[in-house]
This record gives sequence, C-alpha cells and structure tokens, in this order.
Amino acid sequence: MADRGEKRATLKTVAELTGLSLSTVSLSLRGGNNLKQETRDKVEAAARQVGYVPNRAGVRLRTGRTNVLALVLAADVNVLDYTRQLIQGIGAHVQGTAFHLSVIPEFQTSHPLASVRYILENRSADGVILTNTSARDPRVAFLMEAGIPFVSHGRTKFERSHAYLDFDAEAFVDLAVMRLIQTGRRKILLAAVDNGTTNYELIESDFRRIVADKGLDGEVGGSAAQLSVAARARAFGHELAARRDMPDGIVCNNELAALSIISGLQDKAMVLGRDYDLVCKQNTEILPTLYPKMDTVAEDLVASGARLAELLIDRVDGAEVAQLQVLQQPIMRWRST
Amino acid sequence: MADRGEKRATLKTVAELTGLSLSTVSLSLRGGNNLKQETRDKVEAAARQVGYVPNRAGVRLRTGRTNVLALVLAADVNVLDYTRQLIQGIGAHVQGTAFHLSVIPEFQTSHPLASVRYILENRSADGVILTNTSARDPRVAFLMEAGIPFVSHGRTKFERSHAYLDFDAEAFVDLAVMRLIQTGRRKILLAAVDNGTTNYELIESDFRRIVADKGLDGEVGGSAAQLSVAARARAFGHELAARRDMPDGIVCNNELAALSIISGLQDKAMVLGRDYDLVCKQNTEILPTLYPKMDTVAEDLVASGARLAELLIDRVDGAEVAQLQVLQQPIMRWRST
DNA sequence: AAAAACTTTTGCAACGTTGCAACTGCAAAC
DNA sequence: GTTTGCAGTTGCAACGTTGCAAAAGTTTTT
Repeated sequence: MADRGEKRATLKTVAELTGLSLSTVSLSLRGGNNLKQETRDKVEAAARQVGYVPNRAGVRLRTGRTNVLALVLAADVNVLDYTRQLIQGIGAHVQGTAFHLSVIPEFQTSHPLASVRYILENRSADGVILTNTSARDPRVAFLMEAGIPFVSHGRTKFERSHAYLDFDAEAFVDLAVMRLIQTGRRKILLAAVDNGTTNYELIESDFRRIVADKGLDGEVGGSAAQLSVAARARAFGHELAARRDMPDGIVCNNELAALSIISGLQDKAMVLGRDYDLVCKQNTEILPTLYPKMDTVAEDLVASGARLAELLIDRVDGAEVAQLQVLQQPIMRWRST
Repeated sequence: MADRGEKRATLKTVAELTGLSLSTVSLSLRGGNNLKQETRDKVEAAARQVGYVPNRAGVRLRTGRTNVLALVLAADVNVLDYTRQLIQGIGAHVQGTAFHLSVIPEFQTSHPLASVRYILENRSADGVILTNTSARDPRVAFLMEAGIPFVSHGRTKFERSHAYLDFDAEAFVDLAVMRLIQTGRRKILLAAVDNGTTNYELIESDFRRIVADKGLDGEVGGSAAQLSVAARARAFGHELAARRDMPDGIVCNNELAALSIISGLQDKAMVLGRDYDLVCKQNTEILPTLYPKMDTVAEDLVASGARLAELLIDRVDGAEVAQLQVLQQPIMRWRST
C-alpha cells in the first residue's frame, strides 16, 4: 500500500552522501575499529541524517542471523495472566536490543514437535524460549539435537544440560508448608494441578520430603482432571469438607484451582483462616483482592520473562549453558501475623 | 550453533534436480499457470523430495513482503487473560498461512507512537493489529498516514474509516441493563473501568441513553483510579454499601473490578443476588467459578483474535476497509432464572 | 513451406547486506 | 632510492528470491 514517496535509506545512500565505499560504510556502522575516527564520525553523521536503519532482510540473507527470538506458547493452557506477564518481561528486555519477539502458538491438539520443527524448517529465529516444560520434553530434545539455541521455562530431567529458568519449586513448597506449620496447621494437603511440567513433579516430590521430615500428616490429593476444571475443583472442596479428617492446611500451585477449592469449602461452611489455611502460588492480584489476609507465595513472571530473554540472548551469543541456569526465587507474601 | 551437516534446499537445488531453470522452478512453485502440468508436477515432486521451504529473507529482500503480522500489545495493562486469548485466536488463524506473528510490546511509560514508528522504520511487518484503541488514537492516525495496513481492536472516531473489530458495547450494555430490569432492579450503577478506550466511551454513552429511555434511576460511578486498583475498588464497594440510596443493579466491564466491588459490598453484609445484582463483561471463568449463579455477558476473545487476523490478512491483500469492520457480539450467560 | 500466433521456458538483474582478499598511500627501515 | 610495513579503504562475490524481456518450441494459418 502507498509508500510515502521517498525511498528509504540504504548503505548505498550513506555511501554516496559521504563519498565512501559501501564496504567502508558497512564496516564503520558496525563499529569497524581500524577505520579513522574522522571517517567513522562522517558515516555516523550521514547515517543519522538520512535516517538509515539496516534492512533486516538484507542482513538476514547475508549472515543467516534473523534477530528474532521465538516464544513457544501453549496458547490453550491457562495459567492466569502468565502469557501477558511473560511477554511483558521479554518485551522489556528485548526493547533496545536488535531482537524482535515472535510468538509461535502451540495447541494441545497439535503435534508436540510442530512448533520447533516449524522454527527449524523456516530458520525463523536465532533462539527459542520454551514454556510448559516437561521432564523429558521432546521439544528440548529436538532443539538440542538441531543445535538451535534455546532456554526453557522449566527444568527437564535430561542428562545433557541446557539453559533454563525455573521457579524454585522446593523453595516454594518449603515456604508454604512452614507457613502453615507456623499458623498451627498439621494436616497438610497438597492440591496442586499436575500440568505435566517438571515443576509440578518437583513440587510433589519436595512436598513428600518435607512432610516426612517434619513428621506432618501430609497428603497429595486432587487429580489434574479434578483441579483444572472449576466446577470439579469446587466439588473437590465439597468432598474435602465432608471428610472427618479434613486437612487444615492446603498448598496449591494454581490460583484458579485455589479459588474453586475455597469456594467449595465455603459452600460447606468451612471458613478460610478459621477452619483451615491455604497457601497458593500467586501470579495475579486476585487472591489478595478477594482474601486480603491470605498468605501467598508469589512468582514474579515479569522478571522471569526478562531473565529468559537475557539468558537466551547470551546463549545465542555463545555463552555456555552451565552459566545459564537460573532458579527464580519465590516471594513471600505473608499478610496476617 | 552447529548446523546439522547438509545445506538446506534452495530453488537452485530443485532446479538442478529437475534440470529446469531457476525461474521456471520459482514460477512453478508459486503456481505459475502457464506452465505445462507435467513440469509443475515434476517441480512439485522434486521440491517435496528435498524438503524445499522458501527462504523468507530471500523473499522479503526481493519482494519487500515480510509475511509478518505485528501485534501491538499494551504489555502492562491487565485485562485478565486478554493477551493469551487474543494470541490463541490469532495463532490459530495464522497457522497454515505464510504469516508469522510478531509481538511489539508497548508500555505506559513509552512514547505512544514508539511501537508503530518502530514498525515503519524497520518495515518489520506487512500489517499491524492494534489493541487498546482510543477515540483519537495517534497510532491509528500514524498508520493511516504511513499507509501501513492495520486493523484495530476497538473503534476510533476518526473521519477516515479503517479496518476494525470491536466488542459491541451497545449490545453489551443493553443486555446487561435489560437483565437487571428483568430481575427487578431499577437503581442501576455503571461501574466501568475507563481505560481510555473508545469502547469505554461507548459503554458510558449507551448506558446513559438506555437509562433515560427506560426511565431508570441510572448513575455512572467510580473513576478509573478507583476501579483499577483492587484495594480502592473494594473501598468503593464499602462506600456504596454505606449509601442510603445504594444501587441495586451494577453493570461492570472488568472482572477484577467486579470482584473487588463485590468483596467490598460483602464486607458490609451486602449480598449479591439478594441486595443487588451485578452483570459483568466476562472474559475468563473466574466469575462463574466464584458465583455460579451470576449472570454475565461474555466476550469471546479467542474468536476476536482469529477474526482480527483474518481481517488484517484480507487488508494486506488489498480488501477495502469498508468490508473490514466487525462488531463482535456479546454472548449472554444467564445462569439463574 | 513459410509466416504468424501462441505456449512454455529461460537469462539476467536487482533487492541490501557483509566478509575477504586486495589495493592505495605513506612513513619507516634498509 | 628501493623495500618493507602498516593503517585505512575498496571491489567483488555471494546469500535466495522474483519480475521482466526475450528466447525457444509448438501449433495454426496462409
């Protein structure tokens, strides 16, 4: 559609304006350090004057570098506000670099490798951010095999190590359980949504460990099928309330599930903070909005996004994976005393 | 990083394999219709055999076409789950086309035109999807001026028309108010978050209209500052409850605000469904999760995303803007009877 | 049997960039 | 006064694609 008159400036424009050769201009603009300072200044000035911006297609064709980071998103998996916060973080970091952010949506119905295959086929990114990472995630295996730089949000259990950022599940569970103990609870239920991620596995195994360590009456309850659908999670709350040995402390990894369970318990006259306490991983302001006195453990997804982008760019620039493994620390939000 | 051996196939590979010229192969692969069927089959077969995928940089350099759609996202504005659903919709539609989805995050602190200027400077997309559109949105003006195809999620009030998809504010307000009337409510409050969008303006003006038409006791209350922060919205609920003439029907456009107001009213012993009713625009499952009997009016953001992508691609392909204006219809979710 | 008309295929140049090998000056060394 | 060395600059080719004008091949018309 209508291109506003004047052609855009290329290296050639700048070369003609300065009387230098294409090569010199190109070199200079990329900081060629055996050029005369005078020359560099001249090029710099001319480039600014004509508003030169490198043509990405030209660069990409010549160098193979796309200057694109691909974010592989499970578009139909809903952890409230996950997508927005992650993108906010990545976006904030990517801003000011040469990189663009490209989103490759993934669907539960599509082939697990569809997204990464697509990226490889089209050579459409210099690096990939994977979300929803599972213990033996085939996408991770694929990317390692293909030699495409990537960082996963979530650890795996592969021998070969790779760049990742993961929420510190152990720290989260420890904080949550200790908090419940502190408020006098001893019959602790882990009602966490098993979304197939390594992070869930770690939460569960650490829960079992700490419960044993502290000699608590611990229990892992609620299947994914139960907890990931609001109505069923609410029914699960009803079940809990009906039990003679109802747990008095609940640890949850998902806000929507927590809300449903609380509502279910409330339906049966079980009051949060009186009959039981619940500590949930917090990603939004919903929980504190509804229950201002509730304790939560927050995951800073904006920070995670920014860090993921940073790790990936380092990786693209050749950093060693051993240096690119981060555990994102949970943030205590104890409201009451 | 390590390129798995074999070079990737290009047109040249296919040309050599078939014994045809580059031009013929190129033409054929793009459906050149004055080629012999036999030739086309041969090319087709060879291309498949070597796994030919067009090099995007090559195409882009030659034709100027990027095959990228840019989604401009207000990354720090939080309408729960908006980002994910929109991306899911866009992604689902874009899947199977030649287009990629690129996300340009926008921040409240950044210059309003930063995102669109960036897109123009880098020629980084064939078309743009704008979100959070305001009545005289400078980004819309900019894109029209620059002649870049775009579609806005939300109408504007510019003379010159452009492609858009907007939630039908009038239909939403009508449905909500009529429902409240039907449940016997007459003192109606519009407590909608003024996020600066045209959509908010339309909601407000239509509310005033219908309230006058029906001879209701209507009121517009709650500033953006009050309603967009959970604690303040809750306090707003307290204020409402303290009034002698407390409204008995509330219309809300934002789930988080609705939750906070309900909580605030609840703090003061005002019970939803007994002392008052509330109808909210619904984008997630939170409201029905917490209040299964609550009436809502749903906005299907996944469908909106898909439609936005469709409109934009049509626009890029030269369709007239007059054909590309859509009002997304609200979906009634009357739970009780 | 040659000319005309049509169908099918091709060579070439260009899009904007960068890396390399080679070139130009010019001062220092012999 | 020639050679060597070095800093600074340049020409060329290539990355993969497509559009155009022209060539080659085939059929129809005269």
